[in-house]
Amino acid sequence: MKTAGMTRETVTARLRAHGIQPTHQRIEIAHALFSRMEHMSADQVLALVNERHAETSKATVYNTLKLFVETRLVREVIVDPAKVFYDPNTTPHHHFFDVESGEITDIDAADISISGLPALPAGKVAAGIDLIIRIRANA
Amino acid sequence: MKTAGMTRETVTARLRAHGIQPTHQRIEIAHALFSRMEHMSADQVLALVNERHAETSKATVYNTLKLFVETRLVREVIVDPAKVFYDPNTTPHHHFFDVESGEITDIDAADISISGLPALPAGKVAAGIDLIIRIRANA
DNA sequence: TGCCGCAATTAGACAGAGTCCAATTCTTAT
DNA sequence: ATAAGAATTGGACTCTGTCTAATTGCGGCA
Repeated sequence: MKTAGMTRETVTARLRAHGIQPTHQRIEIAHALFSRMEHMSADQVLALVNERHAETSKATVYNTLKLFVETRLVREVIVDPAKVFYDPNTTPHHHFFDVESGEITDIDAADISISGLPALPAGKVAAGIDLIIRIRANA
Repeated sequence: MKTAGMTRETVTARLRAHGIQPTHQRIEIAHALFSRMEHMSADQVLALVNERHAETSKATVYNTLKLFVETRLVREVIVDPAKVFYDPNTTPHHHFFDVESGEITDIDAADISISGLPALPAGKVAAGIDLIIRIRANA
């Protein structure tokens, strides 16, 4: 995942590759995420895309993030009871979550193995496996 | 964890054992959780304790659940982006979460082993390890 | 028992995240 | 250029959870 050369053109191609009509707003939202490669809340995305001049509404940010999640362009991260974070990193990985600062850090899933999982309930398939290590300052 | 004989007296003793002043409202809230041994949202707790006659306010339910979490009488379960669930089972375990129905099911942690975890960031301690298997209907 | 002081509870206002809707504006294909 | 469908929008709305200031209740003690 090269993040430095993440131009608007690269982002546009990526949207197309996921079958997403690349509109102005979607390009800006994707660019905000992929040029930084950081976990961001909807609010942070909204603030970022409107930094220079307002051009994207709250509704569109929410619509678009939902679309991105559905098309697996980004991943939802549910660790903070107050809000959802969006993660431009879609490779298998887990998270540290600092319960005091709210900071989220990636843990590569390649290094980790989880064994002894029970069978899924009948008729169900796994939609995702989330491992969250909640951490706080050693006091 | 015997759940059948979970009388208000048993619950009261349990509150005392955790250093919690057993008031009316706290007993009712704890009873709602421990007599059912189910994951419940604050809203569900509020509805349950006021089923017969209203006697507990929303503020008290939130205050009390927070207190219970701090004293480790119950556990918070953060899997649903919309709300927090409270889990009367404090033994080490993980969760299935049905993303379609919202249903939460326990997975005993005794059977599971997780290896390859990286070192915690310097100066941090683990406050909890949550493993969530998100499932949905096989279609 | 009666009183004091602190702990607990409360109603209701408030805050923040996220959804919804009907109206408008873009895009794209023709 | 135009029509049809897709995308965007402001703003009202819902829901979860927090806060505050006032009230109520309770335990300890004389």
